[in-house]
Amino acid sequence: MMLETLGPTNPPPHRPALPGLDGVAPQIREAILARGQRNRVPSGQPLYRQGSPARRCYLVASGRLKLVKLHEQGKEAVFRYIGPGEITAVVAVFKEKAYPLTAVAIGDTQVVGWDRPTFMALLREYPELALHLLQVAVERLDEVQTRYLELNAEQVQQRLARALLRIMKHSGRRTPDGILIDFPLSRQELADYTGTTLYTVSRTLSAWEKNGWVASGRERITVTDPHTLVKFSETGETD
Amino acid sequence: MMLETLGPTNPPPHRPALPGLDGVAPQIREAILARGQRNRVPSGQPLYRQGSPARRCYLVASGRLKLVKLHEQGKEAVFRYIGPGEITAVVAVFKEKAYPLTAVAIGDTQVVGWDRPTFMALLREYPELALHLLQVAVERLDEVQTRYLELNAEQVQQRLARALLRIMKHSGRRTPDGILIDFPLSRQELADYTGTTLYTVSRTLSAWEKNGWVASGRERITVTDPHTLVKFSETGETD
DNA sequence: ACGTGTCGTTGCGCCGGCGCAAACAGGCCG
DNA sequence: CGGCCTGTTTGCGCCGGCGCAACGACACGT
Repeated sequence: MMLETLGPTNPPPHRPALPGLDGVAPQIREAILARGQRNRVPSGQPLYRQGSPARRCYLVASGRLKLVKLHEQGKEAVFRYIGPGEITAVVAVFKEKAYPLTAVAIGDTQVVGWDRPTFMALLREYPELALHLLQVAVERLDEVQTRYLELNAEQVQQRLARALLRIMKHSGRRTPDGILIDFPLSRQELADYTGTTLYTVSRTLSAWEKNGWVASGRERITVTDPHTLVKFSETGETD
Repeated sequence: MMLETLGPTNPPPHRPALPGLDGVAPQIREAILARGQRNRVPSGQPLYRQGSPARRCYLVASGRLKLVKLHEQGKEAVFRYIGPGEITAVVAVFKEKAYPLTAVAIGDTQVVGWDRPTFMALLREYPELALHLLQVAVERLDEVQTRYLELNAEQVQQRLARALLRIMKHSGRRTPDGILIDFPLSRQELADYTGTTLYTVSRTLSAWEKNGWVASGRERITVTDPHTLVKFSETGETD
């Protein structure tokens, strides 16, 4: 077991041992996975880079990927943290395009990759796959649109609450103290996810810690009072 | 001709008479269109509403739809203006969900609609359709992500420039004075599209009009100096 | 022509949150 | 153990842009 360098990257317990493509019939899934190439990405390394030609798409087998989009003038936006069973870079299947964003490994990560011709063949061979991907794409579109609306209608603190809860639901683990986000997450990264600065995140988390809503340490956050935080994320009001 | 109440809604000249689903083979397209129901939406009326159960998806045959997402506390975000040949509300095909946004007609608009079972059958019958939709979804996802990043990294004026150019490319018409956006577009709508307020839009357009970059009237905008505007939209600098 | 309603413009004051700077905290290595 | 590196905290000043309010401009109906 050499994957343990960064703490537990435990897959949620309900997932299968060889994870992937939830929502596709098992035997088809096996056939599809068999045609891909396994690949290991060390922690912190990019799997693919925004701007470089998109030749392959990937499925996370174990570990976690952070999907970020960079802006010329320095800023960057974090769109998703994806885990086992989730797919990324479907753009690669169409045309000769560039990756629209960058995927970097959070903790040691294993992926399965397909090149364009192979994946195209799979799509034609298994229409179910195309339907599954369409559904995923539509869901993600909805999520980004929701976040766009929030970014332009809500105050920073409200967005930060939503961000914490969203990440918590997707990657949280129950502990005695509350729900722990089980991968290293810095103030800067939360700021990039929320659309603000690390200063504001820091100040806000400090305040919430005084309120007893969260407990936090270096790159480590536990939500101790989810209920109150949910209420705040919906109303934007402390009361 | 009773459609002329709101000015010309001329389809781009290169589109076919019965428009739709660019990118799908013509005979398949005909078969698909034949299975849908035509429907007319008067100017200003909603085709479907955010929050109500999503039972049908639609293709624009003629006219134009504005896709908006509303926020509880009053604000709203405009995501797209779609025209002939473009599809919307693909969510309706999966599960029993609610529409994630509202579509309202800009000018008198004709659409073709399919209910869930019919469209599902079509998807299974014509795998090419699913692939086309997947591609469209991925493209839109990319666009929204791009706009999200801009919203959180760029100043209002820069975003406004990008918005104008984007709408111009998609719905512009050449005139002697420059490129005219050929549907009524108020300051408020531009603000909702850009993520700002009508005040700021008004001030900015006034300034640009002094510079000779645009000419504008009541719900009517012409880009007179696209080149300079493009440069500004990329650098954010006047020089 | 005149009233009315809708949309656009602009002056002004205010504030959320950015961002520099400086100090602090914890993990890691020699 | 002490130094170092990286992440975090907090004080403080500044400013982009919001939003009220008041006015102006244009389109339309009768």
